[in-house]
Amino acid sequence: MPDHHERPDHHEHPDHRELDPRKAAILEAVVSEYIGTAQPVGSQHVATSSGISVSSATVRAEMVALEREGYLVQPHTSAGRIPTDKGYRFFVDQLAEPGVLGPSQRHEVSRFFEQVHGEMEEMLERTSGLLSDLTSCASVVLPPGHESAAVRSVQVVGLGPRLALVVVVLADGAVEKRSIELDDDVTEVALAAASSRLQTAARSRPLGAGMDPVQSGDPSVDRVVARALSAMAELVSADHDRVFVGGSSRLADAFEAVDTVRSVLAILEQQLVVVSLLRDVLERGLSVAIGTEHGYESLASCAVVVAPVPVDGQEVGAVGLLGPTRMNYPQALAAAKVVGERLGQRLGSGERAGTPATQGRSRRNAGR
Amino acid sequence: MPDHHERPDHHEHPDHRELDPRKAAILEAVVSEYIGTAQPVGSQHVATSSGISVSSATVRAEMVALEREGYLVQPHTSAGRIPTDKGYRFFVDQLAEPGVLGPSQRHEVSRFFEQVHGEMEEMLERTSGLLSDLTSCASVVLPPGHESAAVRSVQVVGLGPRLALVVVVLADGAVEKRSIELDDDVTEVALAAASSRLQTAARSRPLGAGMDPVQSGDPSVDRVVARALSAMAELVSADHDRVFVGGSSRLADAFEAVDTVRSVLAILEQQLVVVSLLRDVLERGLSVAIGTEHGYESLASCAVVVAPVPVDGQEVGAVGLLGPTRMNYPQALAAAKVVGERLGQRLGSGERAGTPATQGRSRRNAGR
DNA sequence: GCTGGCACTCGGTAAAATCGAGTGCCAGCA
DNA sequence: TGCTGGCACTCGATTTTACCGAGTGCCAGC
Repeated sequence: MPDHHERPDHHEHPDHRELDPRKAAILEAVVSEYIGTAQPVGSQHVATSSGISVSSATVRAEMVALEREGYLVQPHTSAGRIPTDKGYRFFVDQLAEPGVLGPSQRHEVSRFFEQVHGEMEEMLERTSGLLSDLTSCASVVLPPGHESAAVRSVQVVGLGPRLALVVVVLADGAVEKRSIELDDDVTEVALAAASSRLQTAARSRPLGAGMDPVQSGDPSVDRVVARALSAMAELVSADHDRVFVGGSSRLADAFEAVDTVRSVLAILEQQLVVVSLLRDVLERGLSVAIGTEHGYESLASCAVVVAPVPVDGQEVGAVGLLGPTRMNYPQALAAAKVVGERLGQRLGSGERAGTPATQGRSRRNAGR
Repeated sequence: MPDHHERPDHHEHPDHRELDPRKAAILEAVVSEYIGTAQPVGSQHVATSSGISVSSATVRAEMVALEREGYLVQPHTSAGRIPTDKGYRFFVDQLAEPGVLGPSQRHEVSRFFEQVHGEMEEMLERTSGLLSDLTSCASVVLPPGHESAAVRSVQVVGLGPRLALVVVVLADGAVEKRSIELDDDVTEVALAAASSRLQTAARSRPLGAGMDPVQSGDPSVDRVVARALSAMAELVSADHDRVFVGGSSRLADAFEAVDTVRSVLAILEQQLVVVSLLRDVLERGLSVAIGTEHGYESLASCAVVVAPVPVDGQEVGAVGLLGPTRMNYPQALAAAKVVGERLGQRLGSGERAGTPATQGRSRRNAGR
């Protein structure tokens, strides 16, 4: 609840911990208005907006204070105020009520997850489209890592005289691959032997767990197995570089400066950067990073909203939204949260279906 | 009517087949200049540009003719001329010399293809980045279809009680997958049997070829095999929906109108549209489509440059560039051509390595 | 402590003035 | 005949000026 005590609070922090209830109400009005109109908000508008019952003069006085405290700025004298990053931050933390999706949006989400089908990549791609549609922001879907997904199959397939591909199928339906080099003289038979050894060693265990296959008699087989295992180990972490970006066209009219659009698009093209951005924010326990709160210079005029994609209780993936700092935070937060959850359920159900009864246990036992 | 009676030239086509050499030179100067500056080009500039040795008054007269014939337009009276789509078309077809990459760019391409490594997806992704860097356009890489790629491995992996995944590894290192439904009671053993049957039937044959595995005794195995085969048949054509788009941020300053940027970005987000656009253009034997030459309304201010990615002589993939109609065509064409070829070689070498001697033959024999 | 009133600021818009690149046309020249 | 220099003219872009009004800070009074 934003405005809990109406009574005169004594010895409040001079800074951003607490804010005069009236100031808070004014700040909220400014932020809401500005999010809607993208125009500087004047005292008049605030005074006539609901929840405020003082005159514009009083509002002005309070606005001066809010500006001094860093919540608002004036683009120039004799203009209305617009929120600073700090202002948005306070709004998000203290003022905005949880925010719910409209019924039509809720319906859209439900219908999406009922109808969606196909391979995982397609689903994730379309999920990012859904998020963009819901929020009018660019969206990012960070697929779950594979640490805890059970291995359903491992195979080493020869591609050339010195080249082979390790193909791993996971219980959630993901297929990962990695090429390895071979010694000159590895036969198909040896590859098959290696495959079957890997298969028994890894089967039903999470990809992240260490594996320790018994030695075979054949050293060339063992060498292949070893290489394949290290390739699989790389897969655990290295697959993260695939993200699904959607709705980048929304950025075109989100910002007035073309330069901003270009630089934000440029960031979205660098998948590695996007991944670490989302992970950073999520790890710091935030669900939204405003302006410069994340370290990325060229996203200074952006806000990032993230939500985990929890699969069976673990936070393994993430969805993110990228928009201007004056985005509709309540709605974006709600959308990200809901879609993240639903996506997690969806992925989880697939996984559970993969290994009906053993799945839940296998992960717990698998702790190396 | 055009000005044929001003010149004693005998019954030339009144239209765009051939153009007075001087007119051609003027048109070329206008196009080149406009490509460089994005500003309407006046007769003065043309007159002083190399290759023209007449006065600006004469240039003006010719420009009037060129405008009447539809090669140039004036944004407004008393402004210079800018080329029409028809003007660009003539420039591309008749005027522009083949166009070569600068030595530094040539070097960049070589270094890229020496250094590039990793799985195919990553390579294609990075290739599209390379193309963008070379041309300052948005770029698209359409990976080769798999019709003619030899199958190296087929496997059916159970994911759930009624769900399995068909995983196909191809000689070029690509891995495709598709989920199929199962009857209730299919055992792991049956899946393994189906896998081995598929393996023998498909192995070393192109994915596109029909396959006709012998019946096993077990009807449930046969049912799995049949489903897997139809899934594989779908893979042949259905995988095309994955394209690699790069450099979309270049579009931000390619157009002056934000609306244009948005709508072009929106097109690029629809992978299916991009695919059919490229295929259309390529099929019509064009290497560049200017303005409205392709049917897409919202790309009317764009030009599309495509080049095939020939793998072992067949045109199986494509690379494309998307930019404003005033793009640097010679350079774009050269870049697309070179990168397409090099990419094809690269993909081909991988494939050939996969099936050293049989590859060439296996395709021919495979005609069912 | 809030409010209405007031003088003031200053960006945005509109009208007017200016500039100059570029044009079409034409008479004269090779 | 075809090219050229010259010339009057156009008209978008830029600058100038004027003006409006939303918005501000401040202050006296309730």
